[in-house]
Amino acid sequence: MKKQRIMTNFIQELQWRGMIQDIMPGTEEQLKKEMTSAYVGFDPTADSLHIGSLVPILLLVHLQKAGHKPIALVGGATGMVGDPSGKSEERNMLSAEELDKNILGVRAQLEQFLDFNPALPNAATLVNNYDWFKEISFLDFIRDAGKHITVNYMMSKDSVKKRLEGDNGMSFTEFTYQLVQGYDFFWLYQHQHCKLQMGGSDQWGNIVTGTELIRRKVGGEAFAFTCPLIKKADGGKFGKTEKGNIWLDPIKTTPYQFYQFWLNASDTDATNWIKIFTFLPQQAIINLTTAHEANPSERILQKKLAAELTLFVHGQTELDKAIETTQKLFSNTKSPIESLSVTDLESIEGIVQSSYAAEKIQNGVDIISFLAENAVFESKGAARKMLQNGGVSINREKITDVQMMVNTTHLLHDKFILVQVGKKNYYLIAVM
RNA sequence: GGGCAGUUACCAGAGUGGCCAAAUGGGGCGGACUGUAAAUCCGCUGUCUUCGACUUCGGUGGUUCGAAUCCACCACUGCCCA
Repeated sequence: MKKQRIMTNFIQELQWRGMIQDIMPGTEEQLKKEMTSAYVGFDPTADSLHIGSLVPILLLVHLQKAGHKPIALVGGATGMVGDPSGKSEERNMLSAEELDKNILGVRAQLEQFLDFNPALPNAATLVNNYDWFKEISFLDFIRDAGKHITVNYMMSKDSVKKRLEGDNGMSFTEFTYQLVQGYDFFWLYQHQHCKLQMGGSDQWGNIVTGTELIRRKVGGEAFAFTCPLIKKADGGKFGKTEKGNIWLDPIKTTPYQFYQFWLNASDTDATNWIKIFTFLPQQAIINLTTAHEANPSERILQKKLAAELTLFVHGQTELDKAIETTQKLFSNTKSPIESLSVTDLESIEGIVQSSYAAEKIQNGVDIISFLAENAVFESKGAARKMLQNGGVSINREKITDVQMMVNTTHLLHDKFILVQVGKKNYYLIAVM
């Protein structure tokens, strides 16, 4: 009885969180009726997932929490084709080796978010669609899948229409994508009793092709819903910074940088994102939002959002370190840099660190060379420009003099120099 | 196979013989104001060690003192006709 109650809440839960865009009629009833297997596909376009994949992951986690069975699909086959959805141009194909590497990386990450314990009735599973596609010949495929879907139907999809209207055309390969993905759903329906597919709203067309294939081929009934694509309130791309994507891989994006990304969310974004990206209950979120509005400069929402997510992705230890680093660098930004102790500086985690030869400092180095040689900037020209724009600080003091010499008087505790580009980009240089 | 249009910096898009490293807008980065928000305003945005030098406008050759701009050929893309 208890289980029943939890299951009924799944769709409602996602609804108030703003995580449902389109939903097929009957989906909610199906989920109430029985434990349902549902899948989400992940593209192995890189060897790590980035935060754009976080929402689909969360869908699976919510699903499992609600007592249903999540299937994470890694697109070893679909990755070879390339999804035209949301793209205005044909995309580059990955080599087989790249794909293999990426699949391994993505797999490992997915495994940390879902419970694969086989003792559970709703244990998560992980599949790779290459495993079934490798057995299917081209002729088999066009007879077996292609026969059931008309070209007219495929052309009516937005992802295809946009490309037909655009200037860049579309290859047959990409055109076929929706059928290939649709076949995944059909295969999982047949072999794993999977009745539901979830994904981002850009996937709606592909997903519906799958349910259609299931209906026409075997008269089966399958369901689907999608979540809205995450956008920033200012219209910018979500999950991008000047340094590129925010990855889930701690090597690519350190936990500190990850934490900082969420901490820097605008007020409007934070209000939406806290619902989507955390598991906090509705009342808790209402309380936080109210508290935030009463005193926005505290940035209660951003702090909570950043903490919850860093915990979810990187764990408690890394979260603690990220908060610690943040405090060292951003609390009392007006206090003199000397207030940071040697241990403070030595234990700053997650920011860019490098070392520099002591004798150069003893002789004195001009600031431009110093910045370029420490890879703070790619070239002296770039360093000079930024400096002239007032974007460089050494030990929290803004540098205005392009001619300035860096020497031993700049050393903190005889050892460190802290360089800042802009407000938020820190470099710690150890002189030895 | 035939006809037409096009290919310019991250993107969009002007430039059609010298004043072009190339308008303008967007994006990005930095500054001011703030709260490591938002909005607004300002600066930077081909590469290199400042002056200055160097390499760019699909590719290759050519015309010219001089070409992103003119000519020839090639490649790619879109649209239309068969």
